[in-house]
Amino acid sequence: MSSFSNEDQSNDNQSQENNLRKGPWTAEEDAILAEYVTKHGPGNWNIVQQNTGLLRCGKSCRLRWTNHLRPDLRRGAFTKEEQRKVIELHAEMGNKWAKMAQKLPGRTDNEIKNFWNTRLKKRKRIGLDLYPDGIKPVSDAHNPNTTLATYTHGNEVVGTSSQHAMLNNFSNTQNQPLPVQPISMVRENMKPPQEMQPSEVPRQLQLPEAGRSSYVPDVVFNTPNKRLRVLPNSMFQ
DNA sequence: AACCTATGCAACCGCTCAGGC
DNA sequence: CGCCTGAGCGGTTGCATAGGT
Repeated sequence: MSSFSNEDQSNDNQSQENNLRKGPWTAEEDAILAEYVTKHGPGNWNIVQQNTGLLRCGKSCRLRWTNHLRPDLRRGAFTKEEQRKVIELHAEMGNKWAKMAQKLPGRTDNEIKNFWNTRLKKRKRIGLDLYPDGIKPVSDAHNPNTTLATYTHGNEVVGTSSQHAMLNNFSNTQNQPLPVQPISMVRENMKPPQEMQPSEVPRQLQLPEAGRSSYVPDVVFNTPNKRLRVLPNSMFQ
């Protein structure tokens, strides 16, 4: 386990030309950003740096908020239902991750993209098809008898015939639901159920109550690679 | 115990789009 | 209409970790 300090990271990642940091976010940076967005709302990302002193570009702030700090994020492994939905949506619209994310509340485009690419690789490796029975790519649905070189949506190629051929045997038995603890239960128990693997424990164990006026991240921890650790409440008070 | 490889995920990069001027 | 800027999107990379040898 490398034991880099945040200061080391800071030095390493600071760009000589613009003095902006790159690389993993620290808990302190998260706290600053979360506090700022809570007060001012998302948007105007390029002025976040000026107003908070964060050494991060607007783009980086937006991404961090969108993918990790947003209070409505739902963390943990994709449920069977979500997996199914992703596959259906992909068949329908191709690699439109952001659009897919709109239809999967609490999931980010990045998460969906990572999920899909991981799944794609996995299924490719073991020789399974892209879509399960009953789900067809849009163009295939229009041409049920054709063997397509590519699967398209509009003018875009959303998959290749090899992907389709390899991954079309997706079956329910291979798509068992992952033992994901609902967020509400996790919040109550504050520890994962026995059937949950450590890597499946939602990183953000405590989410703000619905309707809570301000976002107060209580505990954020346990990324598999330990990039993000703890966001103490005190930072928000 | 040490090394190697595979995996998953966070973050960056480059491009496109939309809105304002 | 063209330019500029901010925001968003999709592809890709890099790193930490787990598992295998």
